[in-house]
Amino acid sequence: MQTVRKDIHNSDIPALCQSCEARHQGICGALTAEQLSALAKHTRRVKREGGQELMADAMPIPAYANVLRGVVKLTKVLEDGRQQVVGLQFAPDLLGRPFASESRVSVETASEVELCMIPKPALENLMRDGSPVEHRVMMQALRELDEARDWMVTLGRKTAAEKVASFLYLIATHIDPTEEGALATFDLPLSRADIGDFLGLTIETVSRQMSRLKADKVIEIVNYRHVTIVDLAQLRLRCG
Amino acid sequence: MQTVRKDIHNSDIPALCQSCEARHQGICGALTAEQLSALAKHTRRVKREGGQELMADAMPIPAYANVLRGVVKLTKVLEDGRQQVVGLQFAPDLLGRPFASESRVSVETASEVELCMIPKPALENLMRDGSPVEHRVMMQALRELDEARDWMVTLGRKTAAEKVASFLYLIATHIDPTEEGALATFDLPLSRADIGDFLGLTIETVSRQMSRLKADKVIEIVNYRHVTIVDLAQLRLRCG
DNA sequence: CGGGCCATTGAAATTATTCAAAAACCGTGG
DNA sequence: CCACGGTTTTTGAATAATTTCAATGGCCCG
Repeated sequence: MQTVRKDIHNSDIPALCQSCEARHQGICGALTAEQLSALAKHTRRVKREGGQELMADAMPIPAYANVLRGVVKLTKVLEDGRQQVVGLQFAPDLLGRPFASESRVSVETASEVELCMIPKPALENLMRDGSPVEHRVMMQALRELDEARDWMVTLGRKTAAEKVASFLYLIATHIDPTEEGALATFDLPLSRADIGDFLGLTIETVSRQMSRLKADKVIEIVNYRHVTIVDLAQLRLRCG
Repeated sequence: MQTVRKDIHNSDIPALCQSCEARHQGICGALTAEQLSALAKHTRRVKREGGQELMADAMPIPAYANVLRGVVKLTKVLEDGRQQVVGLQFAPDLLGRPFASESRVSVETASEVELCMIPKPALENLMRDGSPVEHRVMMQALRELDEARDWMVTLGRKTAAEKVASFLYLIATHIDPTEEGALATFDLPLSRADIGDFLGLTIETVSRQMSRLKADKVIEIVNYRHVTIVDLAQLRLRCG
């Protein structure tokens, strides 16, 4: 439905993509100072809570967006409602299928997210003249393709136990790489239902496997959402 | 191991990528006449039988190649030998991961194929100056990403029966689109083992589901490899 | 015609799902 | 701070789906 919300007005100030620029990653890293400040005139920094749909499958993309913070999930559904999460996006990923009139997935915030919204024409103009931006976009597409294929192995060939371990390992290594060496502790960006949809499992199977990892002292489940990895090497081992 | 084989010498004549050029698809369609004839000096048209490894996972890419005919499979393996086919490539796809020092998948011929081999520097020079070739490569990457995500739904959320139907439907709509309307009849480019590895199923389950489709008169199994689609609409229905 | 290789079929075992209930968490309001 | 209701998660038992193990059958090629 994409109605304009209060939080958009709250952050209606042109903003550079600090986070991605700083890391020299993402789209903004490919821009000159002038291009960057020109782009900044069109971008809007917005915050969204979890569970908001940003783009719908088979519908036009309202705008591109850079993930600055938080996790965004890409999903597809079968006619009868079965759902599959086909990707997770972290900072500084670009949201929105380039060079297509419609999105090929549904894009939803998984956790609270900060985005740098980029109007369609703004980004498409930047990509037109064979600019480095196009190259950046391609590099992301190639990386996502590698990740999708890695995940196909998980979906097709791993057991439920290995799938859950793989998911926790993925999150542990992508979210908040706080202190080096310290045992990772974090909020899961997905509900059990979403984890199931990511792994091709039911909620119950996910829950059982998490309980087993807890019983085996590989992880601690602080509460439903918050998890601590007690033994990362063991978790890695259990990824198959 | 990539040893030079007899069939390379047999076709040691510079050749344009007729097939992909004709369809205005693939890489060559983005080239000017001069670029095309310059490239032709470096390309080699080669034929390979099924079951040959073209590139190995985690190894440098010997050269890029355009698929002119036949089917190539991309696979990944777990340490314990479990295998997953993560993609199939048809004409006029480009083989070889751009902008990476190593392949991220193992690339093997599934059927007899014809390839247009493009030396690494030849293609990389064409991509350097923000040329349309880079754009073509990106478009293929984006398309493959869409396909990978479609397949993730199949792997994660479909039943064995739906998976096998989906595979047959995929092949029927990609291979040899002979006469319009005519019931598709073709050689499967994959063995039962490969189909299993593509679908995340065992050989036996694939076989059972194929037998069921045959019993239900959706397909005819002429022999192990040759299949006729009797009722494409019904097959489509069974894809889930 | 026989051997080798795939593929099919059957029965038992395993894994994951489904259905059902209990427990833990979360936010709210007293 | 605690109780309450709604929601999510966990746990258990029965069921269904797929795999595994084992044997048979069919095709191809000499």
